Amino acid sequence: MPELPEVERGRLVAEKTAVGRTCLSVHGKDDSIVFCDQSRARIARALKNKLITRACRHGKQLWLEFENAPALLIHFGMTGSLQAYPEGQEPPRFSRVELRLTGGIHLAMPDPRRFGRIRMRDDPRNEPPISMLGFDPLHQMPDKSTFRDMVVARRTTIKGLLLNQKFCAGIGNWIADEILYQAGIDPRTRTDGMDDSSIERVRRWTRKIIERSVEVNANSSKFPRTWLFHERWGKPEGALTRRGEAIEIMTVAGRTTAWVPSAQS
DNA sequence: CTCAGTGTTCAGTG
DNA sequence: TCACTGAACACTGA
Repeated sequence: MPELPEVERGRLVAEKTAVGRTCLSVHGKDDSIVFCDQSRARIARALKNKLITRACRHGKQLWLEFENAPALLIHFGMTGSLQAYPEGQEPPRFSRVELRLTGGIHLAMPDPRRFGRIRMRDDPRNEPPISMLGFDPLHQMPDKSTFRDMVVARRTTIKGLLLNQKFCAGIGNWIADEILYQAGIDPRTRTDGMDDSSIERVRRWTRKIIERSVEVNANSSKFPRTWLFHERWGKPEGALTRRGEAIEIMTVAGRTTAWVPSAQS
C-alpha cells in the first residue's frame, strides 16, 4: 500500500534479500500495461546474470541498480508491493513480475489492480519520471525558510500541494490528511497567504509523520494512537477521533478527504 | 450489482 | 504557464 513509507519498506525488502545476489531470470506475464516502456522479455534479456548492487528510492519510485546500467525502476501504483520468498514456493497472488536470484531467493511484485509500472532506466535519478519529482521528505526536507518560500509561491490548496509529486515526492492521500489534521489546518487553505507558523507546522508534521511511519516499517497498527489514520477507513461520516472530535468527509483536490472541522482551520 | 479506492495522467477549461 | 476538474486506467472486495 504505497505511499513513501510502504515503498521504503519495499526498498528494505530488496536491500536485504536481493542486493549482493545475481539476477538469473525475470518472469511474469507479458503485460504492456505494467511493462509500460520496455517489454518483459527485453527487461529479462537486459538483466540476466547481472549482480544487484543497490536498492534505492525517491518518493514513491523504487529502483534496483546493477553492476552496470540499466536499472530496474518500479512504481507500486495503488496496490503494489514487493515480496521475497524461497525458490519452490508459489509466487504471491496477483504477482506481475518475479526475479529469480542466486541463493534460491525469488522477489516478486504483486499488484492486483495493475496500476503499478515496471521500466528500465540508464540513469534513473536524472531521467523521467524521477527527474520530474520534488524533494523526498525523508531525506531532503527543506529548511524552514526555503519551505515557506516554496509554499507561498504556489497558488493552490495546501492539500493539493502536498499531493503534488512535483512539489514533494512520496506523500499520498492519507498522509496529506494526517499532516493537516495534526497541524490543525483546513485542507482547503490557499497556499499563498498562509502564515509562517502554519507553514512551519506543516513542515514539521510532514517530517514527523514520514519518519514515524518509516520507523515502524509502515506497519499501521504501530502508528501512534492519536493519528487520524486509525479512524478514517471505517469512516462512517460522524465517526469520532480518539479525542472525541467529529470527523467529516469531503472532496479536496479531487480526493476523498477526512478531516476534523473543529480542530482544523 | 454497485461503488469506492493508499495513484497517475491527460484532455479540456479558466 | 499555472492550476483546476473530471474521466480514465484495471480490478478487488465490501
